[in-house]
Amino acid sequence: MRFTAKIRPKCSECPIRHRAVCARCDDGELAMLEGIKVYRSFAAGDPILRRGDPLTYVASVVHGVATLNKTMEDGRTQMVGMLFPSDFIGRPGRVEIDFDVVAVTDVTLCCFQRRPFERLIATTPHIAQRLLEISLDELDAARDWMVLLGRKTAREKIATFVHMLVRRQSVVGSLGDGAPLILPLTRDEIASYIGLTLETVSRQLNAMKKEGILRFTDRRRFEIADLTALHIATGDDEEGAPAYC
Amino acid sequence: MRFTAKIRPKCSECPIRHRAVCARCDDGELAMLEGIKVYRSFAAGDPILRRGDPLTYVASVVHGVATLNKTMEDGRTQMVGMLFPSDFIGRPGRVEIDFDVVAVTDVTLCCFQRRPFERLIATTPHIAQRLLEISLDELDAARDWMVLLGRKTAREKIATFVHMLVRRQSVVGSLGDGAPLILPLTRDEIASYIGLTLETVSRQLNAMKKEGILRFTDRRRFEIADLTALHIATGDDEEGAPAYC
DNA sequence: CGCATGATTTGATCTGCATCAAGGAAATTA
DNA sequence: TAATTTCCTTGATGCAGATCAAATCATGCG
Repeated sequence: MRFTAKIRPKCSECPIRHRAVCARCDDGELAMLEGIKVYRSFAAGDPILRRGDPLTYVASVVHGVATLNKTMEDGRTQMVGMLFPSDFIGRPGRVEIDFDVVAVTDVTLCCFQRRPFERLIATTPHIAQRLLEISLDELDAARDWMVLLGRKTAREKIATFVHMLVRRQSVVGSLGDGAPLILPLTRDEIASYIGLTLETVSRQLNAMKKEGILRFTDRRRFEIADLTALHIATGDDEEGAPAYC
Repeated sequence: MRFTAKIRPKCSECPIRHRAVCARCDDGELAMLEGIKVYRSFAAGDPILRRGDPLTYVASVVHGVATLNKTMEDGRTQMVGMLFPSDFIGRPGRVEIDFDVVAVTDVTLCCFQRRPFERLIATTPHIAQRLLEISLDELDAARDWMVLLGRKTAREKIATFVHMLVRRQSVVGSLGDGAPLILPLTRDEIASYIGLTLETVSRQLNAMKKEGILRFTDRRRFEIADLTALHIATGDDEEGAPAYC
């Protein structure tokens, strides 16, 4: 169930104003973006874009979480990205995308028609610069994820995934031991993201519960009981804010 | 053994002129780039940049092949990219890189000091646009590689890797059955790129030789005896120019 | 409420690839 | 040309995680 809102919330009050593609815009540039933007909402489970769809618009995630999924001929799937608020969907200069974008929670997007948006980035350097920055950050994150997929053990994969959630969900908010977190994905979806099966995900998650690293209040809600142990379990070296944050 | 050439070959005669970061530049913009560029050469095996190095310059690959490598605390490594002529190294706006860049063949780079280059992209939209395009292409390629690492079998991984080589090495040139190709990486390096061990790489490569899909003239030189079979072995669907090309 | 449906857990077994081990072939150096 | 080193092949064995199979739990619905 998707709808296009008639209203256009003010950019100046937007929760992602300082992190999204518009982050660097001055008032004039923001006004131009504001002129072509449209909000769209998607319910949890809805497809946002399907592979091969004409890419008529690009967008920023305002609320909620979406995933990018690739599917092989025979049905095997690999999630290739998770989008949180301020992340960008679509790419100027391309007419279609080659993966599916799915809303895993209720999602609100701030959409721009691709053509007008392309014209805008050709003329307003601040948007193009920010978009380049965002793309390069995503590229770094993708490369970190390649290490996870290619070299990490099941346990390290789970720990890294949870650690990533901690960082992304507490961009603002009290991090540290004891923060309440939400698992936006099912076991199956997690498995798809980290290159495992749902059974292995379940087993590893429960193992970390028994070890006292995680504490579940619910199947979807949990807290980090021991952040240090979690970090050690990721197999990554010393702090140093990995790119997938 | 690395040296910085005193000479600056003319951009207008550059083999990557129409594909590199300068592809969209007009004569004036090209002149500005030409003013700050310096060629550097590296011998096969040389490190080009080390993790944590200050990123004093960015560059385009002119000749040769380089790899991007990530290393975990305990020594496990994952190659996260292969750079061919016209590919770009480094990112404006970041002071250091978090992986190693290594020349796997003799390599020539066209280097730009990072600061002047950043100033250039802030003012010449054609460079920024092309850089965005290149980055987004790399992001697509990284995502395709995530599918390979997370979901493909050893055989599919090898086939996909070889298929990628075919495409990248015959950007210009007679593709199709029977084109002579070079394996720029050792078995160990291939293993690092596709998330396997060198033994498995060796076995799969020999299996494809026995099946008549590949024909080796040498350990490093081979031809595709059956391109269709190779493509089927990748596990990818119908043609459709994957992003890692 | 009782049932249906989908998500999760848990157990048993299997297997693809890693790991361990040992030669052989090429390239490099002396 | 021998000696060294690096790269590659091939075989034997082991194991992490996949696959197969059943409960159990949760949630929505009539």
